[in-house]
Amino acid sequence: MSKQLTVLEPEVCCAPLATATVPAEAAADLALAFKALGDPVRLQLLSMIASADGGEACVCDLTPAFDLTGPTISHHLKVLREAGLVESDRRGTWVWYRANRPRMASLSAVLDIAPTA
Amino acid sequence: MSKQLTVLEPEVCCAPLATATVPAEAAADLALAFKALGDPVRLQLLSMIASADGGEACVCDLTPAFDLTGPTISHHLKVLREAGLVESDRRGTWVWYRANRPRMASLSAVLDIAPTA
DNA sequence: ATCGTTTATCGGCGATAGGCGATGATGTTG
DNA sequence: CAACATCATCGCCTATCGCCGATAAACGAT
Repeated sequence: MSKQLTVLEPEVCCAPLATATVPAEAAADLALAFKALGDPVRLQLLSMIASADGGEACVCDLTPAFDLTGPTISHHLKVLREAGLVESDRRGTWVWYRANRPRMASLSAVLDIAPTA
Repeated sequence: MSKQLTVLEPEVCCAPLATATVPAEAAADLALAFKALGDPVRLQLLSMIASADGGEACVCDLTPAFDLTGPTISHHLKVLREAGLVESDRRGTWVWYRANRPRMASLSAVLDIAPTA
C-alpha cells in the first residue's frame, strides 16, 4: 500500500556469486532478500503473486490459500515487501500485490553460474 | 519456452516462480536452500568457494576471512552443505569445499523472469 | 604412541522469527 | 452517521538461529 519506504537502492549488485567474492554490504542486502525467500509460505506467496493473471494478486485471494490467519499472511507479505521482492497497492477495499521483477532478476543473476569456471 | 529440457535435476523442480504456483513440497526444499543463502556470512562463504581458483576452497582459507570463530564457520558450512549448496571433501589435513553448481543454477532458474509476462 | 594441527560436534545463551488473538486503520455501503 | 469488510499493526508466546567456549574426531609428523 502507501508504504513510502521502499527499496532505495533497487539494483544493489549483480555480479554472479561464482565470479567474485561478494562485498560485505552487498551481502547484507542480498541476504535480506534470500532470507525472505527462505520460508515456504513466502515462496508460495511470491509465486502466486508473480504468476497471477495480470501480474497482480489480491490479499483476499492469497490468504485463503493457506491454513494460516490473516495477520500471519500479512506479516509474510511485509517481509517480502521490506526485502524489495513485492510492491503493494491499495485500490479501494482490496490491496493488490505485484512482484518486483527486476529485483528477482537481479537475484537470479547472482546465482547464475558462469559458463566456464 | 525453448526446447531446453534438463534431464538431470539435482533435487527438485525448476519451474520459474513467475510461471506457476510452486507446490508445497517443492517450496519446502527451495526454502531450505534460500534460507541457507539468507545470511551474509554464508553468502560470502559460498561466493568465496564458488569463485575460488580451481573451484575449491579450504576451510583454512575461509575461516580467517571472518571475524568469527572456527565452530561458527563450521556451522555455517554445515548449513550450506545440508542445503545442497556445497560439497566437502577431506584431503589429508584439510577439508575442501566446492559449490554445487547445478543446485545453484536450479535456484537461479526458479527466480528467473519469463521474457514476456 | 604421542603431540600438534585442522575441522566438526556439543551445550548453552541471547536474539530473532513465525504463529496467534485482539485491536487499529482504511474504505465501502446503507 | 453507523455497520461492515479488508488488511495491517500490536502484544505475547514458543521455536529456531547465530554465536561462543569446550570437547571430540581425523590426520600428519615425530
